[in-house]
Amino acid sequence: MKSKSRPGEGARTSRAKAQGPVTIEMVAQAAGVSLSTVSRILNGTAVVSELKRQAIDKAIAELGFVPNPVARGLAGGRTLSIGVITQAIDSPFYGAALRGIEDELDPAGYNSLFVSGHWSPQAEARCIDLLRARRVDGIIVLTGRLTDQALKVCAKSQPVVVTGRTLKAPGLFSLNFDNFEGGRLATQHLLDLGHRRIAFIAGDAEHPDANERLRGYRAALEAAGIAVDPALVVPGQYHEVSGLMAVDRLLESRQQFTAIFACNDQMAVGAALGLHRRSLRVPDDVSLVGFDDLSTSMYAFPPLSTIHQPAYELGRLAASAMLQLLAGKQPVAELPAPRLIARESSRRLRG
Amino acid sequence: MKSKSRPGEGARTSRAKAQGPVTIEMVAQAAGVSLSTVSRILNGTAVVSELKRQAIDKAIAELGFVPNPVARGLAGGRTLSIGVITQAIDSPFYGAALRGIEDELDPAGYNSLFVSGHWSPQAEARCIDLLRARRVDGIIVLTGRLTDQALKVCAKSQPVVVTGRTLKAPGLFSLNFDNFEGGRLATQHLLDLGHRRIAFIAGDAEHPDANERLRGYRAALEAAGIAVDPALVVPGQYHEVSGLMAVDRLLESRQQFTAIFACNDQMAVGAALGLHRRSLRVPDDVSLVGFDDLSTSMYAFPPLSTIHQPAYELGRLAASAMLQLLAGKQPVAELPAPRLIARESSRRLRG
DNA sequence: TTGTATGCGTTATCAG
DNA sequence: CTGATAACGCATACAA
Repeated sequence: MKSKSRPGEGARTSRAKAQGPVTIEMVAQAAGVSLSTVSRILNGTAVVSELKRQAIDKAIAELGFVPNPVARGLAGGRTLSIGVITQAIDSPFYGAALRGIEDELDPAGYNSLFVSGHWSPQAEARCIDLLRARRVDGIIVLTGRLTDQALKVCAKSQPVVVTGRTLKAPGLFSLNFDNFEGGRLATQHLLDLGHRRIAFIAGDAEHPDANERLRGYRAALEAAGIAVDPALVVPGQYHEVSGLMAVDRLLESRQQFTAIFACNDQMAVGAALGLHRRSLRVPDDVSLVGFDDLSTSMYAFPPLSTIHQPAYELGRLAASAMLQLLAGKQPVAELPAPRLIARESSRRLRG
Repeated sequence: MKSKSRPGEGARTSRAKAQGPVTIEMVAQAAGVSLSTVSRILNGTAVVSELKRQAIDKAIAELGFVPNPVARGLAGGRTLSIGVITQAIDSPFYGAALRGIEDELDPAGYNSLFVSGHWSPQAEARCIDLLRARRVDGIIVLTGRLTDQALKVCAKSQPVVVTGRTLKAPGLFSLNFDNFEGGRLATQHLLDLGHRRIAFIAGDAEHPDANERLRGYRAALEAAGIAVDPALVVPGQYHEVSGLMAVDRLLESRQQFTAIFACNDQMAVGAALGLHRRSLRVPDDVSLVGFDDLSTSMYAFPPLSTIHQPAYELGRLAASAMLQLLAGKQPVAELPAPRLIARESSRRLRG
């Protein structure tokens, strides 16, 4: 056996004879102090003499003691775990946010429990119940489908951080992105390029984010003195195929348009394929703008013009806010303003 | 207040007067039986008379009792949670696998604890320690960087399911995908289309999957009587930008080639952009084949020819195997054979 | 079949 | 400052 300790084996030295895990009691015995003294230095609950502290540290190191979070959870009520609700763990957008949450929580000693709501309020309510049963110390809801009311109720039992809406309540912190401004920005970009007939591929009507983006689209058009043509607004469901279908629908209804603003990047990519299928070139025949700036969107063809949304940052900020809440402080955090990323899928209207 | 119970509130009725959570003891008292009898029917540990069972069921429903997993974990040693190690939670490929795991585990009452190894063996070892400290009932490792030896050691403490390698040990089940055959298939496809100068964008040399695919590439070439040209094999790191850089490298070294086989879809997409930047059209000037068949690859431009890898199924199978292991059975499961998905990024060599 | 008693590993509340 | 000791909520060996 090499002298280096093997991975996955913890810090326990080879001469540790313990069968089961090392307990506080064993540490106490080895250090010649009482069990509660060990617990205290572990939690920093009280001051202990330097002498004993060293003896204990030594014993901990030698035995390779590692506290049992389960027992801790039972006795202390804190599990050092945060529940995170998202609609689908494999969402390209929220994936980055989850990574942000993980990166922020890990150094603080917290673990995250990711659960998927599957776009259903019922499933989401189940998730909440599940997380509460697991005694998580807090819950982060990434753009859930739950009502504001339900969230407020939930916040009474444990801290809640929610993204995608603005909401004030005790123990509740919300982190919203200015989707309206983003929608306006995207539309204005196309307007600036000379486009006048701009189609809009919407998101689910139940989705507040999507509606805000639509509102931004309308506002930009109206500010430019252009009437919103309802025939140019087609529904979508935030995934690629719905973008493709939206384009089909647009083309079959024989609408005239020179640009498309898709409510998210996934639909934009689907739309690009749909246009290609109909022999329409992006951006030569139709300009295209998305929303989200997924990490892959710069590799789309053509590289997608879009509104940057800081998914990773969103996760970090949400987690950071949760940590603040847990510490009894009132979080202060704000998402950066929407920013247009002009790439190659949009160009000046020729003529 | 509406009569329907609010989400996130559990089944607890409004007349429950409990402050804190309902305990087994309270249920027992309400049903006029002993605490352990309740525990027994909860776990199906023993047979109980129909009469008491009904009384207990009633009490449970009325009080809205929900077992405390934390206490359960401490007392019984089972936490009903499975640790899942992946390299990055937001990986497009493993995201689907995570969803599969979640879908399979959830109905069985298990939760998953996702942790990221960040492509580092050290970090991965930390993950293992963390999961074991959390007393997970089992660990699923999605193509980890740990040594076989470390995994075997780990399997002594709790069941382990590992993907991306073939390994036999007690309490350990492995689920491998035939990457060699996949690599061979992809290359053969290009060969069949008449290509002779086929470049290969490799994955990390440390990555067994990537090496197998390379081996498949070589085997196909050799079987066709074509010498492998080392200059046509360029390194990559499995993400988009490395695909782009690989193409740059290839072009700058003025190699002649009519097709590229990229070791995964992400690099293929990057390569497509690289080619476009150099005014080379896919597939007219260069055919392109990827590997993985990410859900987005059919929306790439042009839709990507690739080797289908069942990520979601992989997750389900891994989780299912874990459930079997937990039940004391020897899992039997095998991944489907690699399958070529021919789309529009590859075409017959003209001339 | 059912109840009693003990323990799981910690935290927290007491006295000293 | 420190050490007993009682929870924490449940599972389980043991007794009835």
